[in-house]
Amino acid sequence: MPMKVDSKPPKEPVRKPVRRNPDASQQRILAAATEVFAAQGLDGARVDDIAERAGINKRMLYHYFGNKDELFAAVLDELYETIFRESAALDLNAGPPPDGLARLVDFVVDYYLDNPHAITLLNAENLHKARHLKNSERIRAIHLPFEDMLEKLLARGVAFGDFRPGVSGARLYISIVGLTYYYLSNGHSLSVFFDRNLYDREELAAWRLHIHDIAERFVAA
Amino acid sequence: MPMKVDSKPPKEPVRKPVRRNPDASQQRILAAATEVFAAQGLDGARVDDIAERAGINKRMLYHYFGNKDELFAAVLDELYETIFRESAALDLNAGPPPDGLARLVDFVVDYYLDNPHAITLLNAENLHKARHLKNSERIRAIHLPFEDMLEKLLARGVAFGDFRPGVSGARLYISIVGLTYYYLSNGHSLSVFFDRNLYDREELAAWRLHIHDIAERFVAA
DNA sequence: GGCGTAAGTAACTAAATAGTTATTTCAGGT
DNA sequence: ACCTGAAATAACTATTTAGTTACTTACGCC
Repeated sequence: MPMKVDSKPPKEPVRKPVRRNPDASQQRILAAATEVFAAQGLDGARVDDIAERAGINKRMLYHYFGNKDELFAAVLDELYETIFRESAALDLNAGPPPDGLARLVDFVVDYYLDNPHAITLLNAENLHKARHLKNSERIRAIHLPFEDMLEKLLARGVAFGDFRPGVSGARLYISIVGLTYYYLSNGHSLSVFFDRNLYDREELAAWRLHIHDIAERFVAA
Repeated sequence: MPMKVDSKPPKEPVRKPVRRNPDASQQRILAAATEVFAAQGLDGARVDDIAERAGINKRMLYHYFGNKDELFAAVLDELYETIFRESAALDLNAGPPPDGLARLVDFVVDYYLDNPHAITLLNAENLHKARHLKNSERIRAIHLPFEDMLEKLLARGVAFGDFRPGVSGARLYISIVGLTYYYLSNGHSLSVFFDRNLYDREELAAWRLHIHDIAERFVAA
């Protein structure tokens, strides 16, 4: 599709002509849907709420996305896309392997701190047994290079004498994400049990160090 | 109104005498609610669905539990109660400290494997920022002895020369639960990413060993 | 044995909510 | 210019759903 060139006169719209902008409308719907689905879950979210936050007429939402469920699927699609794009952009194999491992941990922690939506959206998706994650071909295609990079990091670590052999990249990755995810996802309950606010700056910083610690000890030669 | 016009059947008073059992009714409601809330989330669950599964009239549900939200709170209350009762029943400090740690890991893994409801219920609760976890006084009272037991285990391990000093019991516990919980909670997505069924018998067994491994390496002297 | 209360039932309602219909308005291609 | 399809709006509907009303029936207690 050719890029749209906005050659409108900068002044003039005296009366309010309804500005059309399909791309922007879709983006706004998607952004609003992300917020609302993350805050309320798939079933808790209200379509009218999404439409209102997006500042569009509800009809457009159905026009562009079909229905509520497909809109949710679109939100997840964008989420997966973003996660994998950012993951792939990591270069874990530049420099010493222990530094690569540290970068991986920091990336995961930073990602979930910067994208609090992600956790509740993924929870909603898994409550429904990941049924919107249908496009597995594409997912695999994006995920594979990342797995390869991980395995290469571990192999390089072994070659350098930094890491022990026999560590599974998948297991290491799931562990790092799990430690990050559970802490952030269930922090509200945990804060009550342990009688302190686990979302505090200091507590979060300490938990990040803890994950580094666990990861290093796990792979250490 | 089309009232029943003297339709009292004098011929058939043979009606099943409706057996009353308030305790059993409440238990059945709670059990059904646990199932449905776990499967659909708080917002996805339907009160009529719960009533039907419990085999009771919907009115009784409101009679005993007030409303949907309070019913959910009751379900969670029972869940927390069970978790903490079973946790407290562990005797981590009988025998060598490494054995106690192993028992802790197995307990956590077994608990979430045996109670798949727990994960989705806790997710639903945390989506709502743990707002039903109001009775924190009682929770703390039950939780504290468990924390003490954990710290004692670590202290004994240090005294025996098995564990290194400076390990936080809370951090260790959250890590063990996190590794278990995330794997089971997000296994549907992860299975697609890594292109294998993480809920397989062998995969589950391997993950249990992995958690043992991580925990041991984390506390090792 | 009868009586008051709690257990239980059936049918209803008011509000919410996903999805539509009918119609108007803009904007780009020819 | 103008015509057509897409973008946008307002008002509507058919269901669903949490919660109620009004009533009947069993059971424990004196």
